[in-house]
Amino acid sequence: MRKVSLALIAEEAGVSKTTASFVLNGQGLQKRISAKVIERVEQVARKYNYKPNRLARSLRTGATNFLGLIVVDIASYYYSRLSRAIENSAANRGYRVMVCSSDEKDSLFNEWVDELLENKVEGLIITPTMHAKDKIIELQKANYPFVLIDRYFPEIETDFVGIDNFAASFQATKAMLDKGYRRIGVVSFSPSLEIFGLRIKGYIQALQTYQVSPDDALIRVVEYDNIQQQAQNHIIDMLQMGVDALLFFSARIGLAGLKCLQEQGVKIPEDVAVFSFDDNELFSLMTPGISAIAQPLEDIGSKAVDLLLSRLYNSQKPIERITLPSRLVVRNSM
Amino acid sequence: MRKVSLALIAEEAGVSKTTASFVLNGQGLQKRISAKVIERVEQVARKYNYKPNRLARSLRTGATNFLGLIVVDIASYYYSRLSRAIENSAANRGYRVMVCSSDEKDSLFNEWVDELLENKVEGLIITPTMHAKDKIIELQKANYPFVLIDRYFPEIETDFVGIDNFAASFQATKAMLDKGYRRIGVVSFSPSLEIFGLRIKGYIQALQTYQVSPDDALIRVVEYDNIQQQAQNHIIDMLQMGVDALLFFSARIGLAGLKCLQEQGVKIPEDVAVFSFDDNELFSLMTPGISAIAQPLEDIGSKAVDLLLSRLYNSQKPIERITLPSRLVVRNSM
DNA sequence: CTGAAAGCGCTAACAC
DNA sequence: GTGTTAGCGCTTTCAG
Repeated sequence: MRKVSLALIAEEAGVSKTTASFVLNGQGLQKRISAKVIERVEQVARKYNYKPNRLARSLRTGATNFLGLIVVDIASYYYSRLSRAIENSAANRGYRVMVCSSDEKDSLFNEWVDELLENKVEGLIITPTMHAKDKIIELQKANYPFVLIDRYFPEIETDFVGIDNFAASFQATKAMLDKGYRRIGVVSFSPSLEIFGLRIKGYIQALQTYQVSPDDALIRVVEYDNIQQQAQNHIIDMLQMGVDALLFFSARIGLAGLKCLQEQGVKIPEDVAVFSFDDNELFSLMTPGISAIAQPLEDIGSKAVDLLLSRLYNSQKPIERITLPSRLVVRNSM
Repeated sequence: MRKVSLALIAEEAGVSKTTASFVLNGQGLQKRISAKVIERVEQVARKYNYKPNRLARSLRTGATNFLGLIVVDIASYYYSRLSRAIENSAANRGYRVMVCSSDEKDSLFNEWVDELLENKVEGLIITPTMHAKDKIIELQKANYPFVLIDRYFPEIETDFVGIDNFAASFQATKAMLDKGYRRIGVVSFSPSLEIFGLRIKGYIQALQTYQVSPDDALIRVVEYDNIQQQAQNHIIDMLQMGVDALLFFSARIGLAGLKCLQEQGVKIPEDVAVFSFDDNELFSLMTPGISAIAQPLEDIGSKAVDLLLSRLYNSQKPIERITLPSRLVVRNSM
């Protein structure tokens, strides 16, 4: 059976490929093609259930209508929702999204960037990994359109959408201080990723507002590929140092922390209060409910798409760093 | 600046496109191209950081190395993990995956199928929606390679990977009966989706093993676009009818159910025991821990990819319906 | 060992 | 109003 193609439709309708193409792309009237011809072409197309071959079209036009998205892990609560938000926004603007998970690995990150470029996505929405800076600079030099989300590098000027991490951390810490907690331990990822540095700064600033002098021993750092074990060690350690509250700087860390506290038989909030970045639907169902910093995922997603598309249409427009407000969800864990 | 293409590389290296193509596809030795030429071509390619244009390649070869995946909602715990498993398996086999969310809507489902076909994915892994049967049959008639996961239609012979829903439901119900619960309420999606029918049958069968006669009033059905409200109504209703246990047939229903129970101030498991399909990492952290049926997501994903690829290589091979064992995770909610 | 040339399916400038 | 034609960038047959 012969493959259905524009040529086939045109032939069968007794017109040229041009005419068929115009009709099927809705330019029939504009190109003043006769109603009769339009009708005939459409009928044949329907008969064969003709769908244009996007590969061919994209190769010809140079437009794929695809965007690339790199997140840390599409299987995580935070990033899966963010992806969905981005996909929805993109779909509303006529774009589809190819999603990749970096697993926080620089090498994987770099590979995905290349892979997405090879697939001719028209722009990139990126959650950079720790040492992704070089690759980002490369993109920038090539004048390739992209937007960073969630994280950025202060040294390079790039479009960005995320929350005000300093403020979020400040507020969460302050909320705990307000409640009387004074020895607040932190579990973070490496501050060499700016946003974690900012969260630490927000935490310290809040302490200082309350005349509490920050204690380096209460700021712990874990690595992404061994969160559970490291978080556990640090938490047990800090418990022995008499912390009365814990602030977790990501959902994955929070999860590890909660598991550890459960295993240790530590009572929340009696023995130690808990606050975590990144809210989870199930946090409200836990006993006690876990307090969290909720990020406006929908907004981040739609703003990121807006920003990327406007950059796509105008590569000369000024850089924007958009910070959206996060929301403190205080529950009974403190 | 001239665009980097094979032609450019070939020109610069002083060879034809053919030779350059052979070299860059690693067929240099096989085609007995001289070491000198190979070196020269590779050097030029490196210099320009040449990456072949996949659109052009795919258009020419007819192979995109993309698979399509349709799930219900990529932002949900269950499907985001399943997607990740599928992406990983596919990547290991040299394929990338385009993922779409149907939101349980037949119309969206149909659109995504068309869209994925237009994008020339080489095969489809599908979680069908309730009335997706016609579209599936269409694919089958066109001899298009696909595999259903999670759900299937008993009337049509298709490749499938999922769990034994009857057994899973039977076991969960039996576990509750073993503990002494006798009035067990069920909240399900419509049994017109076979897997939910099977879950109901498994439940009934377990009851009968214990000489408990099934009560239709204890089998409630909710619709996907209004789970929270409907689940709540049904649960309140069943509580008044004196149920001593609740079995939720999906994670989303379980979530709605738990919320409702919390709002009603119902104590688990004292007032009512709880069991849910689809385990969640956070279930173990809740008080009490929520008992659940854990599906082998990794296995489902890798089997689905295996099955699809083998179908792709041999369209004539016999249909397979693979059911993998699920795991009962009993916690304190019963 | 290497090159010429056809063609995947589509779009669009240009011609009539 | 409609058709001719030249590519988009790549692979691959066939010729030498």
